[in-house]
Amino acid sequence: MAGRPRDEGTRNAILRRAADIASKDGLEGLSIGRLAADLGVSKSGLFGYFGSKEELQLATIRAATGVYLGEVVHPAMTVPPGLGRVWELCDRWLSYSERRVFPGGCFFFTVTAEFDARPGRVRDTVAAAGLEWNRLVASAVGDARRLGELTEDTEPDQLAFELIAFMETANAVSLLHDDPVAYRRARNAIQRCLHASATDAGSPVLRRLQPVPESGPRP
Amino acid sequence: MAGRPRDEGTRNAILRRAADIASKDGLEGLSIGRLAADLGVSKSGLFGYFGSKEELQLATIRAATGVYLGEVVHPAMTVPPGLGRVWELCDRWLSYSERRVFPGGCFFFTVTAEFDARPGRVRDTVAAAGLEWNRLVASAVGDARRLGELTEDTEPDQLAFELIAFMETANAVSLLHDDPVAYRRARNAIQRCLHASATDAGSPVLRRLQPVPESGPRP
DNA sequence: CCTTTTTCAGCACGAACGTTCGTGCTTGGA
DNA sequence: TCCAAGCACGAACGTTCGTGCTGAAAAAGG
Repeated sequence: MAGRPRDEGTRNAILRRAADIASKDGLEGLSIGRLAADLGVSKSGLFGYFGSKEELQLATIRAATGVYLGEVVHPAMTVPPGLGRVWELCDRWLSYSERRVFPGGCFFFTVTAEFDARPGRVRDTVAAAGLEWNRLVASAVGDARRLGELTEDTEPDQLAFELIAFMETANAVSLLHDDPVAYRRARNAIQRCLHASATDAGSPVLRRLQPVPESGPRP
Repeated sequence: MAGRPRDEGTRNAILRRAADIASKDGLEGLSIGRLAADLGVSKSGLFGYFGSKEELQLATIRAATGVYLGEVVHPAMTVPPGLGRVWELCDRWLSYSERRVFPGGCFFFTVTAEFDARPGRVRDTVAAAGLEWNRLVASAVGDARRLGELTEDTEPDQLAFELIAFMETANAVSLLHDDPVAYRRARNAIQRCLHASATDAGSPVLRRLQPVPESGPRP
């Protein structure tokens, strides 16, 4: 009683490619046949890894979450709590979007917009991921406030909302208009936003960040 | 040489319904067969109005643009240039999203995220609409600065980016988490943002706006 | 009234979709 | 060495997609 176990490496390769495709065409635009053809395997062979399209979609989300954690969250968590970590989180997110770790920009932006108005397990999973990201940013902001780097009247949820707004819009604008200036806009906005809420204890941290230069030379 | 002309009213009804569906499921999720069944007409009859799916998608975008202009832009243009108009533009946009004029939230948010990484005429049309909206907000900001209601060093494009970021993220968050608080967050952020750039001449305009109340009663 | 012209429903087509099935082939344990 | 578990494959399932074709009903012009 023995057979070959399904290769985990192959499975990961499938999911990494699936996440790439879904970041451009969405999780519905991701089709099993084209994914299989892309990877040079048979449709049914690939299908066997997951058993249903929905399961493939959910597994793809999990795989993308792993990439996201490795690219943004975990590195930012190595810097100590406070304003520095808040900035690191934002800056790494923008870099992750800008470097096109997924060719269609942020994977979660695409699939969130795709599923935010459709019921189902996929939507629930995406919503949970979004909530967790929100909480992470808000808690980093809360840390900074607790450390005295942000003023007492700073509301972490409100500030997190604003920071995330700048990041996601930079992603959207840069994709739609092929305009890298959006990332500079976002970094400027975030720095201004953090500076406006920073105490004297927090300001030195911000001052150590390289200022984002203005737009190109004026005629 | 005459037959019945294609009924414009029917065409508009088709497109209005198409925009509703596309705001939830996207312009690819919008299928001719389901749209026809929804409206109680035959697939080929409906098809005859447009001749191709891409043309239906483009016509749907045009129709949604009309709704958008009527709900947001034209009403806001009736108030005189300046900070008041800037606020009106933002507030009307948030209201348009919040009232679910399209059941899937802002039509353009959905289709922008759907097509921002795919080449084609649909993407180009969506991008053009986005650019125009951006320019409109930026020019309203520019007016306010020229009128002395915003400080001289206010960059219209930068401020427009930030305002639009708050609006779109409110739309996305409220849809994904079914959370109307996002709209209050956006209004707070916009008011703070405008206030930070306002001169003394501009501040009275902002003060006349009803302040957005804080979150519910604290225990 | 008849003719002309256009609309619209019905049907069929090929392609692609997700999914299932049966069949070898590979491989680990007896 | 041989068996049997289990994966990958090709083929085919039924459905839905977008798109043509055809014929009947209907409206406008003479």
